[in-house]
Amino acid sequence: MDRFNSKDDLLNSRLNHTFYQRDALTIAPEILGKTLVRAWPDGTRICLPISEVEVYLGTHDRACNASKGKTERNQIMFANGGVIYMYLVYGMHWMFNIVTGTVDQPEALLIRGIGNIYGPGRVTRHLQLDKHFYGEDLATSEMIWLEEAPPVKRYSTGPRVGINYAGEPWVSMPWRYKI
DNA sequence: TTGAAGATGATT
DNA sequence: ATCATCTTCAAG
Repeated sequence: MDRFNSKDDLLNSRLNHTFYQRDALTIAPEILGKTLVRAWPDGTRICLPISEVEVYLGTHDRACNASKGKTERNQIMFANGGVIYMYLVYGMHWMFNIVTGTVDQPEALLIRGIGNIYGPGRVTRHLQLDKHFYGEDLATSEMIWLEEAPPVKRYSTGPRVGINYAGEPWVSMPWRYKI
């Protein structure tokens, strides 16, 4: 029973650290279709499949927020996988990222779509996610986690959105995964 | 202390 | 094509 993290997981199959602490490019196609669960204290829940993600891969990836080294804002990306990295863009949109890999391997998956809600800013607004979720652990949290689901058979890949400033080859890497 | 840029979304 | 809106970080 040591693969379970809490009593929640006796009924459901919450993904644990072993899922997250791998290479982001390996996880990306696997995480599509997995059930994202957002729970509130009053019992309200939103359960939707992850439908679109983007990979941000380490300090050499010029589009990655960790490309210029560790800062106060991005430091959680350098932690072990399974925690949440939240940050604000354009002064108004919160981005929901899942940190992957192991310590000092700053990778993350940007959640761009859940169900038929597409757009990273729309996702966080719908799920009511903001800076308070910075560092939240998906393996143990009572507010948000992922559950196992059948693998997605068909998905498409393409270049990431909004990173033209990163230049080649990063603008062209097909690191956007969509059902 | 300041300012420029930004993993966006809604509207024109 | 433009604007709304503000944090972060590096430069001065």
